[in-house]
Parts: sequence; structure tokens; C-alpha cells
Amino acid sequence: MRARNTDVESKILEFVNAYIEKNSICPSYREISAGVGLSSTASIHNHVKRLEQEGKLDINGRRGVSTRRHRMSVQQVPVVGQVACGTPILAEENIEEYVPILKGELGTGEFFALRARGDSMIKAGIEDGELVFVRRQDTAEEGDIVVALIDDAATLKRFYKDKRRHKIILRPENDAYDDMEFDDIVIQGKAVKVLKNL
Amino acid sequence: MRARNTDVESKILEFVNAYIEKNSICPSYREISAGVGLSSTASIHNHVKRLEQEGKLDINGRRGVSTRRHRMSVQQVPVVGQVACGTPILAEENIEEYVPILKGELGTGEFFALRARGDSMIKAGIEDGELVFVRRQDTAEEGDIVVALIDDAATLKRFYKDKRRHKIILRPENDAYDDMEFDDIVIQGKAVKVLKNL
DNA sequence: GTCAAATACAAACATTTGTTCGTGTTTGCA
DNA sequence: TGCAAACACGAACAAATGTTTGTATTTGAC
Repeated sequence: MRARNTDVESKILEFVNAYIEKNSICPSYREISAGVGLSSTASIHNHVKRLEQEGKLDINGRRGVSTRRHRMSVQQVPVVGQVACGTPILAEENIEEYVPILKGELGTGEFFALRARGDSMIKAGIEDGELVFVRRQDTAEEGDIVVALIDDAATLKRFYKDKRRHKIILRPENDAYDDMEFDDIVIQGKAVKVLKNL
Repeated sequence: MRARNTDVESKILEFVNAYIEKNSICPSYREISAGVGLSSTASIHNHVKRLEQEGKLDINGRRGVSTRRHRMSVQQVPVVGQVACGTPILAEENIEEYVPILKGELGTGEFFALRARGDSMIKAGIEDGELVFVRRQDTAEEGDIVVALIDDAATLKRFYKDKRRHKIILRPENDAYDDMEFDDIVIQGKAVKVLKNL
């Protein structure tokens, strides 16, 4: 018998990583061969195959070999700015820019982002100017931080129901502000992540 | 004369985007052909060539065609867990995992990440379990949130100097905790971003 | 030493890739 | 209508890719 050569395999992983970070493209078998100092693509083929079975690499047909964690998987999240009167929140005219984030970082669903304004959510750790990622949805659970349109501005508030009085409460996370009360309101989404700058 | 057909070209852009977001791989000319409803790769070739000259696409040799914004590559940030006694913070044995982030999202420098523990930084918006991104550096400015090794644990505190008494103050951002005082301390880095889950 | 598994190698293969060429078609202007 | 540019098409091509095969070499247990 003979033990497996994990030495070469870690060299392969390392090379693939470095190659992708440098070129933003997946290397071919022959490039890997040259990179790790072997002169046969067949050997590389075996190693890569095994590394793929172990879940450490992805084989992309004729588009090269990639590390799992390097698969190009960027998605564009629209950043909603001022919401023009009466338009749906995701209408093109309301989108200021797109920020790229990694696919899967937010989970599943449709997402958008907005820049927090003011200090009304400061106790929830959301400060002025910070980027808040929101999952698009019409409903919310008690206590969720939701995005709602108030006076044509997308605002973040915590969501509660007053069941007895059939009112909807939007509560700022700042003791200096009062709750807001509505008979009815259209929820645009639920805030799921914040990117804070320190 | 005849006007240019920007119709097909925007369809191409759209298709390439969708394809990459779905497959995490760059489409080939033939796949684009089928995708936009043309049966000749030659036409696609012309359009893609022009779109590349306009800076809207990247041609990656035999690795397919990609949108500019999808070429943004991913870098791996090590997440530091328990710090083994006496080892440098970025020693392999202290690294729990790697999280992928977009290159350029944190600016320039060397970065690592750690999971915040406890509630000592809650007033700075850093809560238990959240991922904090740290720029590797040995020095800090007054008021920075720094990472320092205290009892072999990487802790986050705000950094101050007591110049008169020649002491270094590490201040928790929580009124329930007291300042910590040191004669000397080794700074590991400065916290720059937090990814908050809501 | 012996043997078997693991690996490396070189060569060859079918397939897919980008690319090119010639031709027919559409479009819009004069 | 006539013309020229833009485009689509189909076929063909060379180059690069993953893959396979057969053989030699290394390695480690018995």
C-alpha cells in the first residue's frame, strides 16, 4: 500500500485559489499542471476529480476548475433612494445604484438595499448612512424590522400589531421618538442585514 | 445606412448577467446564441466584440464571456477563533474558517475577521455573534475600536491613552462594564466593518 | 526483497471553444 | 427603385480543453 499524496493536492488548492484571485478566471488543467510543477494533465485530472468528490473543488466543464469558495457568484442588489410619488419601490427611477454582494450571503428571496437615514433605529444598531439589506415581502411578524413607505420615503421601523384596536404600530428604536400608528400600511420588506462602518 | 441594433446587444447583456448569476460560470458564444434566439455564433461574435470595446463585457478567451461587474473577484478573510497561547493571532491553528467577501469591499490592507463575544461593545452596535472585519495593524488612533489579545482571547475594545499616567485604556462600549487599564498592550488590528444580522 | 497501490508521464482522442469566410437578408436613406 | 451598411446565417477551421489509455516510477507495508 501507499498513503495518499495530500501534498500535491493542497498545492493544487492553493494554486487554484491564487490563480482565481489574480485572474478572476478559472484555471485549466494544463495551467494547474504548470503551476504545481507537474508535466502531465492526467495526474491533475485524478487529483482534481478526487478533490471535487471531497467538495473542495468545482469542475466547470471546459470553463476551468474553481474552488468552491471562489465560484464567481456575485449578485447585484439595487439600492433604493428617494421613492418617487406613487411608484413601486423597486421602480427603475427609484434605484440609485447597485451594490455587489456574494450570492447566498443573504439567503433566499428577492433583496434590495437602502441607506438608513436619521437616528430613529439607533438602538437596533442601525445608524445614519449605513447600508441595510432588505428581503422583499408583503407581510411581517411581530417585532420584525420592516421597510414601509411613509410620505414617499422608505423608512425602517419595528413592526407591531395592536390587535384590540386594529392598529399597526411602527416603533422607532430610539427612546426619543414616539410610536407611529396606522390603520393600514403596505410593507415593502424585512430588514435582514446591516453593513456597519466603524 | 442603417442604425445599429442595440436591441440584440442589450439582450445579450441581460442574458450574460442572468446566466452567470444562475450558473456561476461564464457563457460561451454558442450558449449566448441560443439564449438570445440567434442561430449563428458569428453575429454574436461581432456584438460581443463591440460590447467589449465599449467596456460592457469581458472576453475571457476560452473561459467564456462575462459582464464587467461579475468579474469582481472574491477574497478570503480568515476568521480568528480561540487564540492558542502565545501564538500569533493569524497562525493557522487559530483560524476557524474563511469567509468570502468581495475584493475592495474593505479597502486596502490585510484583513481578518472575528466573531464578537459578549455584550461589551453593544453601544457601538456590535452584538454577540456578529462578524467583525478587522484591518491588521499594530497602532491605533485615540477612539478606534481595536482588537487586542487579553488572556489569549481576541477582544474588541475602544482604545484610549491616558498620557499623564502613561497608561492605555481599553473601554467597553457598555456602561455595565469598567475600563481596563494596561501599561502596555499589543494591538492586533482596527475594526472597520460589522455585518449585523437583524 | 516482493508486491500492490498510488502516482507521474507521454501520447493520443473527441469535443468544445473562439474565429473566419462567403453569402443571403434586412434596413434605411437618397 | 437603387444602394450601401448592418446584420444573420451556415459551414468550416485551428486551437484549446477535458478525457482516456498504456506504461514507467515511486512508495510503503509485508
